[in-house]
Formats: sequence, structure tokens, C-alpha cells
Amino acid sequence: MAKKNRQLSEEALTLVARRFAVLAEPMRLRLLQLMIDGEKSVNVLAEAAGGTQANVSRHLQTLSEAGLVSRRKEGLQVFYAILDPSIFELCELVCGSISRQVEKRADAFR
Amino acid sequence: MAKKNRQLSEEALTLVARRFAVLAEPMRLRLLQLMIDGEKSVNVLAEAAGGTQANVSRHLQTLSEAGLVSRRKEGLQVFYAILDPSIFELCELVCGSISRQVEKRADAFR
DNA sequence: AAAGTATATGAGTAAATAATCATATACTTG
DNA sequence: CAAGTATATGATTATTTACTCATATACTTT
Repeated sequence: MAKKNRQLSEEALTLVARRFAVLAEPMRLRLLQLMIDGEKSVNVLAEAAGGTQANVSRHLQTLSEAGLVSRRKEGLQVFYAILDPSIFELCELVCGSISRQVEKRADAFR
Repeated sequence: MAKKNRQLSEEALTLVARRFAVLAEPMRLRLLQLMIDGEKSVNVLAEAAGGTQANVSRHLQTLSEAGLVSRRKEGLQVFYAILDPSIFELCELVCGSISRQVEKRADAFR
């Protein structure tokens, strides 16, 4: 049975904050988006995301260490893939919240 | 009708990343948690969160600018309150994801 | 008006991190 | 084995940001 803790411990808060920090970079969000339809190699991701190989590799490492993507080496290439699809629910929630905010602001001018 | 964009624009990604960044601090998450049961003054929040007045005030400003909390001045005190409860859905999703990860790791030792 | 209280903020410091360049590593192919 | 290719990583730099201290601001009370 799941714990229904309303108050999170200091340790839990740190972990949750860390997860949010991993998602707090546009480049990493873009990479995650690009992986929606299956695993992709570093090169493909770098080109599609418009970043350098080195930088994309670093961001993929960050995502991998956070357990959000998997890493599979095949010959010369390394393929990364989404490991935790709950990421997209997060993004949708945030998008919804932001678009509601924007709507409210727009209403002020109608 | 809602847009069903799978691909977010660069601008949208930046906004989403910014929202995640606001949630990427343990102290801010703690403050949000403390406001679950209604608005609270800065002093009360600072004491409950175990932070200095100055630092808590700064974090509340960050939350306020992001549109996550409201700000109401009454006499000498300023009361902050949750404005967008979707924050807690976010936290619950993240908690779920993390606890699944931890469980998996634990399984490896059983 | 003066003293007291709650909050905000300027200035300064330390720490985290994103980006870049050059190079190392690991693997494949000729 | 040499050359080529994909990825990772060390070193450096620039930027951001969390925190602290001191003080300013806004309001209340006497």
C-alpha cells in the first residue's frame, strides 16, 4: 500500500527538487521530446536538436544518471531511449498550467 | 479545444523549463508544502521552514513571479497562498516515479 | 512624531552548471 | 595494423543563483 505522506522528508524534498532540476533545461526537454518515438543515437539527437555532439552527450548523461533514459551501445553508436514516460505527464501538466496563466493574462485585455 | 501538439516550440520549451527550475529548490518545495492548508505569513513560513526571513522572502518572490502563489498584504504582514494546485500533482508524479526507481534498485538486492 | 515590527531588497560571496574546444576512448573497416 | 567514425570526457569560461548581512520600506502603536 502506498504511503499517503502529505509532508515529505528533507531527503525526499531534495530528490524531488533534483528531478525537477534535471527537467529544467530546454535542451534536455527537447532531447526527451525527440525520443518519444523510440530510441535514437547521439548523432541523430544532436543534429535534430541543433546542438554540438559534446553538449548533447553531456545532457544525455545527465538524463541517464537521473534514470529518465536508458543507454544501449551497439557497435560505434549509443542509443538512448525514454525509460520513464511519466515525464510527459509532467510536461503536459506544466503546459496546461502555463496556458491557463497565459489565457488569464489575455483575458485582462479583452 | 486544446491543441494536441506533440512537438513544443522553442519558446514553449523555455517556459516549461523555467517552471521546472522554480520547483527545483528544496526550500521552495517546503514552502509550497507548508501552504497546503491555506495562506501563511512570511514569518510563519520562515520559522516553519527553518530559514532566514530574507531568504524565505526571496524564495516567495520567485514563486510569486512564477504565478504559483498569491500575495496578500494585510497590515504589517504579507500572506502567501497556493495559486496553482497542479503543483502538487507534479510532485506526486515525481514522487511516484522516484519511489518506483528506488523499489527497482531495492529489488536487485532481494 | 517616535519607536517598534514585518517584509523586501541591495551588495557581496560561493557554488552549481551549461557550453565549448580539444582530446581520449572504443569500435569498425580497409 | 592503420585509418576512420561515434561517443565520452578533461579543462576552462561564463552565467546563474542561493545565501548572508545590513539596511530600506511600509505599516502600526503609543
